[in-house]
Amino acid sequence: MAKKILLLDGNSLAYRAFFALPLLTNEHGIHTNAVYGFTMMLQRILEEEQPTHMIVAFDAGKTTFRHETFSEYKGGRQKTPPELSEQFPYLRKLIDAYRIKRYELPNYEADDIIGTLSLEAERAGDEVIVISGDKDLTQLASPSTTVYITRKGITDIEKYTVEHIKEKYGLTPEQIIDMKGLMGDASDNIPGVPGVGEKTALKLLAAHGTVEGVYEAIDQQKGKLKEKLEANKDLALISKKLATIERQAPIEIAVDELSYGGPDQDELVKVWNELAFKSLLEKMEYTAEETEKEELTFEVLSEIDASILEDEMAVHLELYDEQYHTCDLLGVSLATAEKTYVIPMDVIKESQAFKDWFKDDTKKKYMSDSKASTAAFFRCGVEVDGVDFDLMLGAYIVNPSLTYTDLANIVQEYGYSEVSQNEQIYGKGAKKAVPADAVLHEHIARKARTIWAVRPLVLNKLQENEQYDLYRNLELPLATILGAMESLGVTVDKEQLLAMGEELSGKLVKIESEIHSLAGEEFNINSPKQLGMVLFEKLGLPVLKKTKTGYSTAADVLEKLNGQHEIISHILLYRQLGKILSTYIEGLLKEIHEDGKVHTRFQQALTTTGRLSSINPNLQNIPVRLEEGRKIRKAFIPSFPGWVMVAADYSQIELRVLAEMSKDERLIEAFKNDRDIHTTTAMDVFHVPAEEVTGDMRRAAKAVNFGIVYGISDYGLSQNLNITRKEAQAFIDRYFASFPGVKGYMNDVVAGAKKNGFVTTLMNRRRYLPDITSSNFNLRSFAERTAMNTPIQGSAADIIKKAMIDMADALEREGLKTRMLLQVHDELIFEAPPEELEKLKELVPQVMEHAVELNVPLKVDFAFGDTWYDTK
DNA sequence: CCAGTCACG
DNA sequence: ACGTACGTGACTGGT
Repeated sequence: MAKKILLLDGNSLAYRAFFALPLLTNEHGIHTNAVYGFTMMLQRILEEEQPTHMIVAFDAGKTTFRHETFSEYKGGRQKTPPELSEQFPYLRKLIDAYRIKRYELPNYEADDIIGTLSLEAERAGDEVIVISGDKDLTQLASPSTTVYITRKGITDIEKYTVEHIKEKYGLTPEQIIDMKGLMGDASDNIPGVPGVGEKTALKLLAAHGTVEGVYEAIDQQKGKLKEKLEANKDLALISKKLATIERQAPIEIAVDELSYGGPDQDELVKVWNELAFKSLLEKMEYTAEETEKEELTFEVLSEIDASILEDEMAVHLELYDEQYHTCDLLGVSLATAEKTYVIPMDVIKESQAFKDWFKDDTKKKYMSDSKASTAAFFRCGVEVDGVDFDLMLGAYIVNPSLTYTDLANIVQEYGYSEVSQNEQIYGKGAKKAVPADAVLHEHIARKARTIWAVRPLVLNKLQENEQYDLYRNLELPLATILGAMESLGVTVDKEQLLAMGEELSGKLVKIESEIHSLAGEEFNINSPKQLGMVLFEKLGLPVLKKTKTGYSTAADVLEKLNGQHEIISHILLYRQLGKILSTYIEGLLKEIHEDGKVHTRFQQALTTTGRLSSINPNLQNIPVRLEEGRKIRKAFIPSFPGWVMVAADYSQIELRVLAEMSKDERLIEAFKNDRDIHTTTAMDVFHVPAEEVTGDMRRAAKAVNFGIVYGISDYGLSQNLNITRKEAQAFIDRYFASFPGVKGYMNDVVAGAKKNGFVTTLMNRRRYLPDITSSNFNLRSFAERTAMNTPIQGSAADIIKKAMIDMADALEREGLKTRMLLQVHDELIFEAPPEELEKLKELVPQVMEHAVELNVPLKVDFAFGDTWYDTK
């Protein structure tokens, strides 16, 4: 079979891409534009050309045999920008992931490798495509070789065939060399004949064919041109030699070794992920979808015979979108080893047999995202019990770093691809719609099948990692509890919010006009761009910090400028109040359901540490630190008149967890004696007795404690405390001298992460940190801080989750009407009838403090009041 | 759809 | 030398 060989000029293409595209960076600050452009070009070429053989050639080192001829060759070139150099390792990784050969040869340029290979291929009668950003390469064109040169962008290509070169220059490909000899090439510092440009060179070659031909007939020239040619004959010949691609380079690789069989998909996904090439990743998943699925037979039921409902079944409830508290329910599917059923919603709603089976806890249901299904079923009067498996939660425990939004993506991790992505079925954006029943039913059917098929794989993995207990006895029961909390919702006093909104709007109008008059112009204060112009250009305030796109106007910068201009304090106030109005008044009002409540969704399979997150609305970031914002909490009220809101929060849970995990004696002792931990830290760091610890010292010590939990760095601490790095480092040193156990623990946990590739929490939650061995300082440092932080944050999350399960049990066991409403990482919020308060004061701290037994006591503060605001 | 900002633990 | 504190979600402006 005839070969189709692609020869790529790696350096030239990388340069082209780098200068053609804006300086993109991924989330770690690595520039990616050259690699991105290269990838786009590669994708397109692969698709269009379907090559059988490929290679990417690179230049090796700084000097080549050409320097022996002309030492200034490529002289005067700008040094490769560091933003580009840093991309070459990724480029090589990328090429390897494509399973494309790479090659470089000391003393030779990529051109020569390509020239040599193309000659070999031509002799064998194979088709060749050369791809570069450098027009020099067009000299390689021949009847069987086409040279693709990138234009302007990187995917826009000009194809140089022999004919095209003839048309464009009136030259043969070989004469391209002669042209360079005469006119030179500024980018490679090839001199040519001074004063001869493209026009003259073409004219001369049209008449005489080659550089040598021109000189043989030199007497036909006259005047200035003749003088210039005669004076620079050597230069012209040297230039021609320099521009000539070596086609007999001593390469140790042959065309036969270049066969291309497609990329290593897994590796490619890894590299793209690392580079954060989201659009490419999505596209790949999309095409992966198109692979043929095995045929599935299933039955669509118009009524449910109780005999089909078995003791163990995979169950799936298809929802139209993520907002399961309000969205449409599209149908149910059931699967066992042999059978698959699809049941339309109207059939479900009518079927007593189904409802009975569903609330029978002896009938095991295998589901994925059981919380979503349970909450949605709840809305149409179907109660759920007996959830025995949750695919999404299981997979999340196995690896919390992946995204868990679509079943198809989750099971792909387990090598299963018999289910489509929702986007494939419904489309997205404005085009989203429910498809015809035939399509919809098959999609739903495949979901139950998927759960049945992948369940054993997930369970195996959980067992293998010793995480089954965490999954089965913590996350799975928690899902039910969270579902109940969400469905109950929290009552919001709409009138209160509206009244606060009125008042705030008025204030904001005044502040706005004040700011405009101080600025001497009207502008949008909410636009950092416009604000930056006003502050730093018009008013000439000093620029202390910049962002990627311009001046930083963040609060910490403005704080430092406060006092330098009257406008600053007004802007800070405007920001503060504007945030309250837009997010916490207007935003919250939009989330109130018909029942007068907000029903947040706790995402249980999202964070990498094991925490929950809260959305629509986010009830985990309701203001509390500043009084103006805190007033928002007055709008969160009990669901019944006379009831009270209750808040119970863990005191210093993360530092207690640190004490437990590090076994640091001094830290444990401090907590055993219930000392103020920040004051204790201050005593150690500043070497003073308790009574001499000032407010500032305590504040600094508090920042150090935070730093320790976050994975300390001198820079981070210095930023936070507004001190120098040296001073920050001194604090850290003294902290570690006082708490040697903590220091040892931090070292151990990073070492463990390097050895195992992951870190774990108290309950064996796991987080993989592949970057911990990266040669990139940024990535590695980030992974190291994460290694220190995740066990602490994650163990605290484990503990409160366990407390929630125990709390739900206790409320049930004690027959209390009190209900748990919210979790905010280290606190639980309830609403309670007043007569249960006395009991709760004992019970809640008791349960929370003994969710786990550690060497360090856990401490819970209990508070109650008429509104959330008053729980203090 | 991203960047900047800011709310929480 | 490198340049950042850990984990989230919502809103606004601007492409």
